[in-house]
Amino acid sequence: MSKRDNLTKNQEIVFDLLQKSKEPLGAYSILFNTEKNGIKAPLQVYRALDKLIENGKVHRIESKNSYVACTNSDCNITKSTSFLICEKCDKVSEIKKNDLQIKLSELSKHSDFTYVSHNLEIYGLCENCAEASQL
Amino acid sequence: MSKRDNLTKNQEIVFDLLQKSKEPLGAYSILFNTEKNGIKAPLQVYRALDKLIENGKVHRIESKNSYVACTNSDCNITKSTSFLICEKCDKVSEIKKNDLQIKLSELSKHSDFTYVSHNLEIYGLCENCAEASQL
DNA sequence: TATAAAAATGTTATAATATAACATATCATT
DNA sequence: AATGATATGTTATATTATAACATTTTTATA
Repeated sequence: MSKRDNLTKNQEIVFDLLQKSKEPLGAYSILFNTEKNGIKAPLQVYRALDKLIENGKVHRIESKNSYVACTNSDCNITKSTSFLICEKCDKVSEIKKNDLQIKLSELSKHSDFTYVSHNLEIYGLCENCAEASQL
Repeated sequence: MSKRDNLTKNQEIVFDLLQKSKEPLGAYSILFNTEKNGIKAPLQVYRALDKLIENGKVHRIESKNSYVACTNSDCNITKSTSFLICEKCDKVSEIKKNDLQIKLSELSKHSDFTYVSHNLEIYGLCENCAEASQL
């Protein structure tokens, strides 16, 4: 096949860790947590992340310099991302509505701007934390 | 007055530079360009930026680790930001439509998430660059 | 299946971005 | 003028990310 669909060793180690994590992880946190798996240097992590992001399997949370495993099966076809980030517990969930891109594309057009992709980070309270703060 | 509405010396130096710049500037770029004004250390820049961001006079472009002067008179009342970022010339313009917040707040609600603020970065081509690429 | 091109890995060093800690100075009110 | 809050200056260091180069593994194909 012309494009591999399996992950390489390092990519798999990094991806597995991110999938298990409920919060986004920083690159050096990933490094420390994969040393037992043979990952020894930052570059090994960053290179794995680069490929995983390229394939849409991982996204970067820009405002946190951290990374999450993708939960959206469609991500391989878009470079756009949209997240809900809980300010209390740091949980991140991904918004899967594709019409958001259409809306933002229209919005861009109004400013004579040609939409290509976007990154949206919404901050607030997740359901659990919102409930907890009402008690 | 209980809250100062004038900028301090360092804040003014940093803000002036950002206002003159057409692209977002990184903190160290700001540092190099303000050494003639007496700014000598990263912390002086970061501290000025912190206050300017707090006041809504400057915004941080998360995906670029860089900073822009606000062009929206309403920004002092919100921590949310929305940008159009040209991938060709790096020009950044700020989206001023306030109903975007309402839309995103509704969108959040559908995911049982309590909206507080957001950061939206749309990537694409500004008017000039889009025209140029059609020739 | 030999082999050449491409992709991935290993390793050391260093660049770029950001904050900690502490001393001093200035400002804003009483 | 005294006080408390805010801003500044300075040195050191933490955190995040990439450069450069050698080696190995994978993949396609001749």
